[in-house]
Amino acid sequence: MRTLTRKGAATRQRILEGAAAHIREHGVANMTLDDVLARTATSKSQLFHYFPAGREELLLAVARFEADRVLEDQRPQLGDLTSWPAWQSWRDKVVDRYRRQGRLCPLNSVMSQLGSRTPGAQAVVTELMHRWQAEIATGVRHMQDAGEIDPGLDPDRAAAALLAGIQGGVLIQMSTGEIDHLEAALDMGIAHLRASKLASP
Amino acid sequence: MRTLTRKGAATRQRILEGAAAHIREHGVANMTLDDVLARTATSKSQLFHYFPAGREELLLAVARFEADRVLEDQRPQLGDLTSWPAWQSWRDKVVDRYRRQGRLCPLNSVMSQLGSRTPGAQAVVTELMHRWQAEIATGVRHMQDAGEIDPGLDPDRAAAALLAGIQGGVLIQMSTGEIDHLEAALDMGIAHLRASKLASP
DNA sequence: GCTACCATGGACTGGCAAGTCCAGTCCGGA
DNA sequence: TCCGGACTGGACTTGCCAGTCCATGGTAGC
Repeated sequence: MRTLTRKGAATRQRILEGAAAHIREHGVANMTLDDVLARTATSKSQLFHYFPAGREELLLAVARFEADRVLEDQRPQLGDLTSWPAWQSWRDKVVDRYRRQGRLCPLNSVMSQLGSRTPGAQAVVTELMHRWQAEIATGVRHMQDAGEIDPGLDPDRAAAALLAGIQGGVLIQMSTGEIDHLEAALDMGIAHLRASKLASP
Repeated sequence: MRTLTRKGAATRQRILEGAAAHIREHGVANMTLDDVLARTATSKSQLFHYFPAGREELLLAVARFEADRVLEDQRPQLGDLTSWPAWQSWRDKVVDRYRRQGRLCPLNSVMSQLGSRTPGAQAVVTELMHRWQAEIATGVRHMQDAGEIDPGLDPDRAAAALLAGIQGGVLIQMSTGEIDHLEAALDMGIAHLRASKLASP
């Protein structure tokens, strides 16, 4: 796969997106390679041509693909947490994204299938979490500079807590179908940041 | 399976715990029925005798088993959130439990394997979440009665947020190995409850 | 101690799905 | 135009693993 013609790259992409779509609809456990082939009008030799290590490599590629989407879907709000209304609008976007996504989280399901034996899969998620947390922390620092958040607060730790709340809220939504926890976690996290200013000066 | 002799019940239990242990060590995807049989010194006919619907029924039983453990492992602290030191001690117990458990969460992996197509599996998790949240909410109410938390705060919503933080913290620990997020989420949640009193009276 | 039913061992089957192979086609550069 | 390598189709192999079956051994109640 050293050189890819345009046509080859397109085929590879079609397989990748087909697999991602199938997983989003049916979950990873219900995905066979043949499903992907049927959906993308490709053949087994093509799949193994572009993903020589087979299923596992394909799944890893899907994980990367979905991980990228996660942050992209929060743009531009995530990169612009510079006022309380901006935070609120980001909060709404996150809730909306996951409400829409429904009960199947491709990333989570791919992860639990690849499991901990695949170092690559862990790296993908770890990097996603770090990037996400870093962006939130940047937002916290902005607000500290603007005097809207207690400067004594550790931005990374606050971002970590907020991120955990989001992840948990999404996870609970996935298993129970209720979105309340995600909303509560975000609201409480943001409220805590806002309240910190009142308590400190 | 209407009547079970003592011996039969013991065998059933051995199979159940063996499966749970194997899943905790290797994950659900790497569990075959034969693995369980080998580990528990039983035979296939026994497994299907006690779990007629086979793998799926066994997995569901494991899910129930693990769901019960989750709350039991937090006793007695979870049922006694009546002072700030008690909250702290509960917080420590939760962190410790998941630090010990390491990177494989049996419940999460069983869930993502059974997926959303099994209503039973969802019911197990949903009930666990509700019970967990209810116990935290009871703790919040205690503290409100004691005048330690703003009475205007909605206990259920606060509990939901805290629970989301825990779930997310655990999830992140599972994928990245870092326990910081869980700690940060718990600490922030509790700090928020404590701070509410100062802001209100 | 007899009898009905529970408990057990382990061989067997059937199907599914990952991965292999080879024959053939298309494309791009010289 | 021609050649090498990328691309494609699909049949085939292989191994695994859930689930079935039946014969036999144990046990509890009468």
